[in-house]
Amino acid sequence: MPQTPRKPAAHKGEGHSAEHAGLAAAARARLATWITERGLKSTRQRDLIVDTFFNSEGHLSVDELLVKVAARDPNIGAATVYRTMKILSEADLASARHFDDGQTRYEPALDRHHHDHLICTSCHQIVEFENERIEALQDEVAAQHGFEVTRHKLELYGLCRDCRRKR
Amino acid sequence: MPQTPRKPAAHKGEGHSAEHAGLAAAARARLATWITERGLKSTRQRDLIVDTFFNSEGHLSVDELLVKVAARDPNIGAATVYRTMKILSEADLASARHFDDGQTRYEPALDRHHHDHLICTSCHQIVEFENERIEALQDEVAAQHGFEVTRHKLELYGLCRDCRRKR
DNA sequence: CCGGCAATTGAGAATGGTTCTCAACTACTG
DNA sequence: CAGTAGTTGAGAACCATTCTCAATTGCCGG
Repeated sequence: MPQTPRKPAAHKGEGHSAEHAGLAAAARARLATWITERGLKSTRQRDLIVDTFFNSEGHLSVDELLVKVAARDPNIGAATVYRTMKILSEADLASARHFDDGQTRYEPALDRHHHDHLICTSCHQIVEFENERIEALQDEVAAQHGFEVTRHKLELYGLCRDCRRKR
Repeated sequence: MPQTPRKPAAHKGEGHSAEHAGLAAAARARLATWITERGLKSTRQRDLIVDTFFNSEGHLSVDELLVKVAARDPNIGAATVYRTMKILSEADLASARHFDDGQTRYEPALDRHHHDHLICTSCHQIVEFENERIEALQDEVAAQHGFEVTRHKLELYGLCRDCRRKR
């Protein structure tokens, strides 16, 4: 079992494409609504974190995000990033993933389909996929056991094409 | 090979059935081989932990296991339990699972098929299942992306029959 | 535009799970 | 039976995450 308990390798992905600008704006708008609905307040820090998050891509851990955020405002503390990401995932704007590296990674969830992950155990590349036949079978299996599934997690670990070639 | 435990074991299970005695013995034997093969030593503590583990059932966290172990020998330290479980999983005698509760749970892996989990989000009951059609589809999807899968993780979270009825 | 109050923030302390350190101990080998 | 290398237990160290608390800051009513 190739379990790496130490620091995981960096996940690639920087991104500032055009689509992201819109995404970030939409997310901020939705967050604003969600926030005022429950008597919370909107703050400069929160906006900056959310904006940074939606202008990145990939599956960010909190401290990867913190680094990017700190580049824009070095005074923002880690606790605030944690708190903000928690709000974001409660608002269904981000979803938290727990891969096998011991930290929580977040990915934008705005208007996205559910999807699962293929993870290279060598280079830590993460590929997303969705397969409705698998989902259907899952519901079927669950039903056989009397369960009603609300969410699920499917992760496939292995070697990607490149890493296989290198061996 | 057709060792399919239908037991809906909540992860608190206690268990000393006859089958377990054999399991524990077999596991100890296999561990002994594995251990001497790589110049390690067999110790009283290790044996006790392994024995306790295979005489329990369900998905034990390290400190649940520690409690049981301490009942037999209060001098055994947590570190030793961690170390032993790591050895066990390296030897493929136990497999580590990371559910969403932030701790590692181990389950016996001796002569067991790979299987996945249905987890009740209300009562935390865990049901195991296997489905070769899902596995086949997984390999298919992975292949489409150039991956070769070595292991995977599939967890379905939802409400079990009982908990659904209670609502 | 102001004041008040509750939400928020940042820093550091606290937590919880897990691993590491190290001196004492012990299983095997010769 | 002694030498040596793996093992152990206790506690420190670690790491990700959460909590605490005093200071700050949105926001609402006036």
